[in-house]
Amino acid sequence: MLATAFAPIARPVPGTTHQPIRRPVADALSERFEVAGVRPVAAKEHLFCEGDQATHVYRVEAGHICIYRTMTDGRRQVIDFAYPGDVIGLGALGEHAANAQATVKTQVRCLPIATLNELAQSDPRVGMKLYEALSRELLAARELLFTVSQRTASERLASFLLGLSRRNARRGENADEIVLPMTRSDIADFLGLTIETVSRTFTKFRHDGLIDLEQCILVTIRDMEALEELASGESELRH
Amino acid sequence: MLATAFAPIARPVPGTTHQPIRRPVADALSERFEVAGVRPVAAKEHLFCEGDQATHVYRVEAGHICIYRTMTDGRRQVIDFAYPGDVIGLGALGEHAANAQATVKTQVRCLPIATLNELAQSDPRVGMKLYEALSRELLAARELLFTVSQRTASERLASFLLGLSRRNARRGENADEIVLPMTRSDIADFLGLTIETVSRTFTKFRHDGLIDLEQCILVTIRDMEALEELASGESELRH
DNA sequence: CGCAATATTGAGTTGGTTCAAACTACGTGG
DNA sequence: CCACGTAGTTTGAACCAACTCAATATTGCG
Repeated sequence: MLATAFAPIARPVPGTTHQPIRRPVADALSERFEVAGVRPVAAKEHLFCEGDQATHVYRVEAGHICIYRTMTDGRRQVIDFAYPGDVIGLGALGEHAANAQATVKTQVRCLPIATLNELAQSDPRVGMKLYEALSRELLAARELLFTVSQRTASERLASFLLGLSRRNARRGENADEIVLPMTRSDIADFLGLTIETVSRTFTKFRHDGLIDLEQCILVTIRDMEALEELASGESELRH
Repeated sequence: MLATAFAPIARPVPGTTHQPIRRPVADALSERFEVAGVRPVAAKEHLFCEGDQATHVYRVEAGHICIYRTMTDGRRQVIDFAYPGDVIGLGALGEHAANAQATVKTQVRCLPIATLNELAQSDPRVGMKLYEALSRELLAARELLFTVSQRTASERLASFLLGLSRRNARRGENADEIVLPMTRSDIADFLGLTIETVSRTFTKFRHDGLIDLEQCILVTIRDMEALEELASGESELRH
């Protein structure tokens, strides 16, 4: 969550979300993206891989991109789920340090990093925009670190759902209805859990009346307050 | 490990460059720090706290600063240990999202963020330098995320020790002798473990001949290769 | 030296994992 | 349109890495 979009500063409530608040902003960068080439990415296709020379930054136009890293033995860490409007590929120092894979059929716009550098040279505000964008990504990365490192499985899943709910709210969509474009495996590798634990925790939330889950892809929040308590670590239900 | 240091300063060797010589930007920032006020920070004193208005960025001159976040119930995540030369406080969007506490008697230089912004406005390279600095912090944050989320206790401690060893190497110090300026509690909260597990893992490393540990503050690496194998996840000793 | 803070070690517990099996959703082709 | 196969999800039971609680040892400072 949190591939960067260029946006005014916003602060996630500590302990409750993985995503900084973003609003589309008309600026030099957005304009460049508007005229940038569109590239279709098939479901499961990789946009870039770890070690690839970083040539472009990308803005998701439709679909979803999963950013992750792996170890040789298969252990995987999902770093981010990028949604339409999110920019990915920023902060690559020469080469990409992660993989970017479309979870579904996706479209992105591609902006050459050379162009980005030219823009930044001619307009000092561009560099600062990039700096702010990365500041937000850094905040999110640390929030996720905190979640994964310190919270229980229930607290992690609650934080995750709340993050998606808040994203919906920001976009004027229904905050109580969350469509999950990623698999249980993606969620597990994002939260540092196994798919079994994610599944069991969903089931527990359902039994405890926190959510409905009629399709495995559709979560309906029934008790937002309880979820927020869980995410903030103040809930008795944490186990 | 990796509070941002500004990129290695590539100083053109006189007579060998074809470019008109312009002062590297890192120097502009370094120079500002040179003339910036020095602030002493007592051991255990906080340089800034979560929620504080972000007024300055700081460069550690002597001592060590521990960057961390907490939850209301006391769970704590150490994000970073800043060493002399490291710059901290970057990426704060208005207010600090973490606490910065000196582990020992420390000195920092303070650069007002207003000054930073002025510099960035007058020189587009400054914004890009900040962007690169945060790129490095982001990379480190994600590396730590991966470590904490996916690795075993032994692998985490091995990664931690290797990080410190490499820092030593970078500074021309002995890569095999690591002085730990932080407590077991700081290490535990950095790696997402308990102090008991950290302590036991140190003991195991000693028994397995990976390190010496004559004082609890001084680690001597005896088998760098084995540590590297552990950190990369390829070791049989991982438990 | 004596005390307080920090670190180590031990024993028992547990949250989450692992391994295994059953169930569900969905796309494809007959 | 439905049978079938595959991929993904849920559930169950046994296990274990790291945690908790408790006691002891070490370190360092006034």
